[in-house]
Amino acid sequence: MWIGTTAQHAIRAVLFLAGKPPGVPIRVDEIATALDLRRNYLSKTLHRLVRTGVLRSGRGPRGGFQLAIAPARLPLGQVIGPFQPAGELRCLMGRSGCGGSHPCAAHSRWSNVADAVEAFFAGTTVASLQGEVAARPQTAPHLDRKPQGRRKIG
Amino acid sequence: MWIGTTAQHAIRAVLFLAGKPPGVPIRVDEIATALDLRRNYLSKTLHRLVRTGVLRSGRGPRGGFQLAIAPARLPLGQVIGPFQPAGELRCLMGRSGCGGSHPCAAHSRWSNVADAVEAFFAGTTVASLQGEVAARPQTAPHLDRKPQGRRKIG
DNA sequence: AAAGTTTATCATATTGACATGATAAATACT
DNA sequence: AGTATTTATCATGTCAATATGATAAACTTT
Repeated sequence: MWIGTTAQHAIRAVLFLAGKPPGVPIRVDEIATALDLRRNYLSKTLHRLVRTGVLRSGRGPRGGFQLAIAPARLPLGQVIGPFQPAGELRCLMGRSGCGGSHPCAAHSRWSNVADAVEAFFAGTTVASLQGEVAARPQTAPHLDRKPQGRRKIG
Repeated sequence: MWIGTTAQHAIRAVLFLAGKPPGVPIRVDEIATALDLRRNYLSKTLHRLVRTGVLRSGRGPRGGFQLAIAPARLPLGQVIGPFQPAGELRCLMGRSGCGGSHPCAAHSRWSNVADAVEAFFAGTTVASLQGEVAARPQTAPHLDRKPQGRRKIG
């Protein structure tokens, strides 16, 4: 998978929070229900975003989660950062010393792809995705999950 | 990780085999030694490539592995195909119905990246990578693995 | 046919991502 | 202070990828 499911949860939750008025904490129960995720696991995921400064949280009544960074200044890379495994992107073969004077066989070709990926995560802000959703007509949510033609790479 | 370690082994082994004269079976011991991998696990990996028609194998003395497809006609996607997990590339959020009339918020932007990735694996042949290696001066192999600056996405 | 070599497969172990449910800690309201 | 509410954390479980070592099966040579 290109990003882990936990990172996907993080993006979806942040997008959900970005759609709420700022300054109002949202409880994890509301987010979990809206995204169809389990409360405790999502709580753990969101807490990791708190630790990296993407979200703020509070306990008790009036508690909940909210964005700590303005959507326009929050790239997706910063959201998924804490959920990226140790694996590398820059070398297709996983050679840590790849590049510079010791490139692997695929280095120059793969670099273009790696650049595109990094540019996407660095340049795509939460705000820009909000724009995407708003620009589209609303569709029936129950149609979104029907299984159909899946594609693999290759 | 962008491709699994087993898929990386597969690419490296195929590249190694492509560097050998055609028609001569190479024993898994030789490949495992050259790539610094364990014999049994590599054997299992290579056997999966046999089942998908990328390699041919034979047992006993005179046995071993060899390419079943000419390097120029063998894209990397075909090599890593059997090792790709069920995860999807086309939707960043993992929404199976994403696309067409029901795009997710990131769909149009992520599609460009996904296209670049698919084009890479479909268009990069084993032969084209052989050219890459040959075009570079040989370097001391023991320098290739020294750990240094790792980059994550984001 | 017997011996030796090499791949194929079986049984099992390890690891990390993913996940659940119970409990603890903190906060707000009365 | 006490209680209800909500996040934080702990203990634990599941699963797939990764991996190891032993054994079986197939092939060549003698």
